[in-house]
Amino acid sequence: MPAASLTMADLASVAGVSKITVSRALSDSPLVNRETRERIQALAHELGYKLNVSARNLRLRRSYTVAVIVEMKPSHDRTMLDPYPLILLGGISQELTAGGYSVLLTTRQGATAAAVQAADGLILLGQGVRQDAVRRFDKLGLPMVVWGAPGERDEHIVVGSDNRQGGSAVAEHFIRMGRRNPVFVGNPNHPEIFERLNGFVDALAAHGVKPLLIRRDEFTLASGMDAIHSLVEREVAFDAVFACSDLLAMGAIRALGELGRSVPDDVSVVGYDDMPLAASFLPPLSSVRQDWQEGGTLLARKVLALIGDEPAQSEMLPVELVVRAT
Amino acid sequence: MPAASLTMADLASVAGVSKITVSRALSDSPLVNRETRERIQALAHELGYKLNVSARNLRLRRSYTVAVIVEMKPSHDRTMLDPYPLILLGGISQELTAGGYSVLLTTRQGATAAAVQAADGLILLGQGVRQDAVRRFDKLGLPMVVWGAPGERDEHIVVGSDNRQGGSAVAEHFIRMGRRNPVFVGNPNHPEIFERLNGFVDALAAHGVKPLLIRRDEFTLASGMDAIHSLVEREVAFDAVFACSDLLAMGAIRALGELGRSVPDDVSVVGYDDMPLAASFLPPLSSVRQDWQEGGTLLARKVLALIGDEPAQSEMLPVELVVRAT
DNA sequence: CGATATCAAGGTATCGATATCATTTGCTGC
DNA sequence: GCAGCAAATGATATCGATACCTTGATATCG
Repeated sequence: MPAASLTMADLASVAGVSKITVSRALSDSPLVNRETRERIQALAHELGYKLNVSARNLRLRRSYTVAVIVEMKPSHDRTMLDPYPLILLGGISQELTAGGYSVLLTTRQGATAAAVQAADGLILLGQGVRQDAVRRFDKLGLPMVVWGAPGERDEHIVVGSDNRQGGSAVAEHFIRMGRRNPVFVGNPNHPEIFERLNGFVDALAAHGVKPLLIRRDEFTLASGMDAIHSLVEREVAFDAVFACSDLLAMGAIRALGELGRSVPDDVSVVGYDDMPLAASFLPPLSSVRQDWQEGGTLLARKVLALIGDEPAQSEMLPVELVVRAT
Repeated sequence: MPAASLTMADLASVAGVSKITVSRALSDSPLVNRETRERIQALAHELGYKLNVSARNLRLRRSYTVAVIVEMKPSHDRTMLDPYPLILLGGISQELTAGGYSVLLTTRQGATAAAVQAADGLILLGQGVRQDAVRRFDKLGLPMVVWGAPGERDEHIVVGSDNRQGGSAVAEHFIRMGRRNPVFVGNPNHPEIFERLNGFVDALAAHGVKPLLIRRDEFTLASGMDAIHSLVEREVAFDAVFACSDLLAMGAIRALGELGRSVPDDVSVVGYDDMPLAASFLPPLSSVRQDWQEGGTLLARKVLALIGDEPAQSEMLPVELVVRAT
């Protein structure tokens, strides 16, 4: 067991220099002789010296911490229950750590904790429908980056994948397949999904096609089946379905199968997120893929930029329509 | 915009008391008059005073931080890619925050950062196959709790769901269904899965049944299908499959269907994790469910206990076999 | 009624690192 | 040979909160 805690003063007396020199040596300051610096660094390593982060942060009036606030409540808003957000977190964590920052993870409920208030920056994930919550954090006056869809007049920076482009890509795909009666399934209250819908509608309009909107709040397979059933009950004619989650799409495909409609011959279906299961689904599901890892990296880079008083702006990441059998 | 930063000294001079009294008042110390205390608290709130966490931590020689180290690399070890670990994180975060601690999230790679070393405790998630990594953290000498399966002679505390019980529950289920030739599909290198296998084998042995082990490293649908194909190719007789993930189980069921074998008439299949899709799969999949939220809560409670020098010991959470159609 | 306990509050030192300004030493150039 | 300068290092103050010890005022007891 190493000594309880070794301070710079201890190191200094061992090395026969002053503690300020130790401080400079350990932070690679050019103000100390190279020889001295290397000697002290070696000594520190050998003795297992560990910087006292609190002391440094107190002195520098920084916390070198970015709070990541996620929505964890398993609600109908599925976003944060997917595998993907964890990848998002991974990207964030990697980038921030590389920049010497730590990731403080909290839920919205826990965000009043002192440590969060002391963060140098804020990243908000999965706040989706709760724009009010976002505004509340805006007031903290901290550098803040939000994952999602860009709002009208946000004070903060938004990073997200290009939902509008995703929607229009699917629209183009449907047009190319000769579909004239597409349906959109999802919950447009969610800003990201609203964007998908917009992209979808606009791109279709360019071809004189107007889609039908079937609102579904849950992102489950059952909900997808239900959507198809309600369409059929209402005797609506449709030949393409754009579901805003893969699970919804799978549900739709199953319901169509049960009703004797062939996918993709009678109806085309496209999902969203391209979850691992999508490729091995039967039939293999076409879906829109987002690069979550890259999204996380970008989120982190933007906060770091803001913290460093560098300019930064909202950015949407391109998405990719993966066309498979449906 | 409130003043850049308000210190206790500022508050003290406004309130006409000394800063130590302010400190006491804000921490609800009984050493100050109730009236004074309330007056100061109200003032602090009104002026938007925020505690300087670094200063407190420096003085108290604590960080009030628990580092959570997760395995994020999207590898064949699926564990951390599931929705579930995020729920685990949710449980941890909630409990730690309630106890006045913050959650510092890092990957294994980033765990050398100063802030991690300064944590008061450590929680390791998804380290599964990498026991060496676990030992490395053991050396830090910090209170540490690991999610997973209990090892032979661990120095640290392990919290996990009772994989052994999960395995034996499935075994009992198969026996009850009159199955005599069960197969286990999964990767027993992973300690948690090894436990499932053990429970499965032991419980079957009590009935004179010996299962076959089909080793599969990937937890994908394709891998599940592949497992069945290889069984059939080798002309092995089997009437039950225990797959250690739902995706593997779904793959198995599909392959069986393609080969004209009926589930559950010819072959029973049970998966693991009870993912949301399991219930709406066709046929509805039987699966073993773990309570991740509770697991997170428990992990957090154990670290807090250790940090507070209270006794704590490893604990396995009960799992539940959800019997559906398969 | 004096002595002691109890309560409320303050003075000062301290946690460990770093910024600022000062100092020492060695060297260049005229 | 000495002003002048750069390089290397040090002394001291400081960041903001809390622990320890004291002090003064009031209650309680024999």
